[in-house]
Parts: sequence; C-alpha cells; structure tokens
Amino acid sequence: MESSKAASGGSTRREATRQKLYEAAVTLIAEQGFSATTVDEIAERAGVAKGTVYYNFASKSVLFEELLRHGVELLTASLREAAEQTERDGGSKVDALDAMIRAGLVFIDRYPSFTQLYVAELWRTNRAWQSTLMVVRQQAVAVVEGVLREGVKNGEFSEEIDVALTASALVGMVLVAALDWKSFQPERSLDDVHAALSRLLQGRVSGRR
Amino acid sequence: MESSKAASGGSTRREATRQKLYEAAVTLIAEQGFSATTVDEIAERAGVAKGTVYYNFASKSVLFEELLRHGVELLTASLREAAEQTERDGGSKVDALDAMIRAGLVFIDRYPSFTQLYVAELWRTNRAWQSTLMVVRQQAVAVVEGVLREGVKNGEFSEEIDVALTASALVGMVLVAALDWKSFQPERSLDDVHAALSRLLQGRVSGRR
DNA sequence: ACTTTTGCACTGACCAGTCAGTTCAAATTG
DNA sequence: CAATTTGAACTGACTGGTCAGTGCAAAAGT
Repeated sequence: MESSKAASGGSTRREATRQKLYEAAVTLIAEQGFSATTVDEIAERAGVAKGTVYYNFASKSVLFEELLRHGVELLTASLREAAEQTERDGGSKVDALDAMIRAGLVFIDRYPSFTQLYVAELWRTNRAWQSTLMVVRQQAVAVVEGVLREGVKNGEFSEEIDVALTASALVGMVLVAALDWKSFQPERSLDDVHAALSRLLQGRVSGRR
Repeated sequence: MESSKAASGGSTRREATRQKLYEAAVTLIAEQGFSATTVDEIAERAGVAKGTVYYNFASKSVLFEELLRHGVELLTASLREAAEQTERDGGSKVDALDAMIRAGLVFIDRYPSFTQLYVAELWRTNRAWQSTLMVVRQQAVAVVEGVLREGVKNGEFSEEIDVALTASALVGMVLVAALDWKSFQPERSLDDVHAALSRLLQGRVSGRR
C-alpha cells in the first residue's frame, strides 16, 4: 500500500513532527547543552511521545546532527544570496561583505537559539557530529572567503590580507556582536547594529568624523 | 593557570591538587562539555581519587564555577596590563587596542581549552553558574570598552561609534579568529595571526597596498 | 456502497546502564 | 599529630533506547 505522496518527499505528517522536534530541540539544547537535554524533554516540548522521536530519528545524536546541517544550510544559502544580489546590483566587494553582514544579522535575529548552539559546538573535538560540523562550517565560511578572494583579484582589497583568517575574524565579529545584542540589548534595532558593524568593517572607527 | 606559590589562604599542597583538578577539568569539559564529563574522568585525568575531588570542592558545579572565575580573572588582568603598558609607553588608543588583541591571542594560545569552554557557555541561559559568568564577562569586556571610551574622549575615535557593540565585535573578531587558528592552522605563528588582525583593526583591508 | 486489510505514524511503560554524590576506615604527608 | 588523600563500596535518581501495541486513513476486495 503506497502512501499518498503529498508534495515532494516524505509524508506531510512526518515532516511536520520532524519540524516540531527540531524547534523543541533547538531551544532546549541552546539553553542547556546537548548532554544536559533529555530526549524526554524534547518530546514533551514538541508535544509528542518519546517513541516518536526514535521513530523519526535513529538516535539523539542523529537528531542533533540533522538539525545542525539543516540550520547551517539555511545560513549558507542566505549568505550566498546576499552576495549574489550585490553582484547583480553592480555593488563593490565591500558592499557584498556588508550585505553578508546584514544577512548574518537577519539570520541570527531569526534563529538566535540555533546560532548559540552552533557556536557552543563549533570548536569541540571528539564528538560524534564533529565531521558533519566541519563540512557545513566550511561551506558557510567559503562564501565569505570567496568574496574576499575576488576582492583581492580585482584590486579592491590588499593582496596582503590573509583570506582565511580575515574571513574568520569577520564571522566572529558578526557572531559575537549579534549574540551580545540578542542577549543584552534585545531592544535595539537590526539597522542600528548593522550600522555599527558597517562602520567597523570600513575602518571608519579611527579618525574624527 | 600557573601555580602561585602559597598565596593567601590555602596550604600549598591543597592548592596543588586543586590546580591539577582545574587542568584536568578544563580539557575534558572543553572537549565534551560539562554534562558529558564525569567526575570520575576528571579525577582519573588529574591522577587523584574521586574522594579528593569532593574534599576540595563542594560539587562538580562548584569546581566548574571556580575554574571559570579563575580563568577569566587571568584574562582580564592580562588585558588590563596590556592597556596600561601601552599607556606608560605613550602609545595611542589604537596601539592599546592592538596590544590587547595581542594579549588576547597570547592568552588563547596558552589556554585554548579554557577559551573554548568559555565561549561554549557564555550565551547559555538557565544554568547554575550563569550569574558568575555574567560578572566575569563584564569585567573583561569593560577593559576594552574603557579604552574605546577614552579614545572617543580624546578624539582618536569617532564619537559615533557604539562602544558596547564595537567592544563585542572586537572581542568576537579575536576570539573566533584565534579559535580557528588553533583548530585549523595551529602551525601558524602568533605574530602572523596578530598581523592579520591588526590590519583589519586599522582598516587596512580596503584600498590597495 | 460497505467491509476488510494494510502499513505508516505514533504511543508510553519498561529496562539496563550510568552518574553525582556519600561514606568512611585506612594510608600518607608535611 | 593534624591535615589531606585514598579507594572502594553504595545509593538513588535519572536517561537513552526498546518494543509490543494502538489508531487511523487510504487501498483493496466484494
């Protein structure tokens, strides 16, 4: 008896519970960490029985791993889109970086828990999902590195910049500033935060205005 | 966290085992997280009996909390020292920031595990040691903010910069760049990394040469 | 139309194992 | 000798994962 394939892929029902589980897991793990979060808690928050978790995911780790992949792919797509949009508009590479900073802020604004959880896991070693994490991380950072490299090629950036390290630093700048924003000054507007980071990016910090 | 002779308070012997426990706990928790690390593991890695852990610390959380406080105080002292040293040498505020970046790198170079663990916990909520963490975080960030504020006052920095946000962004820049350095390019020299970050700080990214 | 079958999605009680924390007599150390 | 450490046994709460069984909507059979 074939199931009625509603839309592409799995059944709608299953996909819906998966989504609920993702959402429940994300907030709990962001708050407490992976090990401190129990499967019972996730199930309860998702409004689902524990067995359902194991019906949908092979294990707690697998649930987490797919959550991670899912989230970072969303971010990567968003960054790439921002860069390409700037390209189409004939903007400079600095404009592209600026657009990506904004895209990053928008993402973190929308998924603060995911971001927090991602940061908490990123540099850990000896964990089951470490390799998965490395792959998706590289995808995201590569977008930034790509723009930097093109900027060097067309002479907009100095040839002496260290592409990998500069990309890391830029990501860190946005990441930490945004997390602090969400944690300690959540009332501020995204534009406000973006403006401050833009200024930093363009070296308009030193020098009297 | 170097041992400091018989400082005020405890006997040298006790302090030594405490130190061993800190070091064991730091690496284990950095790798696996707090909840995934067992007290038995910590004791074993420290080459000490489990009973000793509880003779020296009231609980696993307390051990962790004191570890956290201890580490951040070390960092704060180091940052403050860098800023004051620049002051004495008659350097500018940018020089002070640069010196603090270096101090940060030196710290992370020496205690990568601690840094990692700190980042993993910093934005978590609902944890026992959250308040402790907030206090020490503020101490460290305040040093950076102080330099920025003085720079604004003496006209070296634009009055339009957002001190708190810029401080966060700078911290993030160093933090993420350094963690990536240690994780993915550990063979690079500190000077090398410092040079790249200095360039970014001084806006020497855009513009040729 | 109407019954029966099929199998997907979900349930929740249960189990075997793990871990923080306790206890304490004996050993070690300075 | 007093402070500190040892080491092993023990407890009791908690956790990841399992599994026999339920509900139900669509397909098949009549």
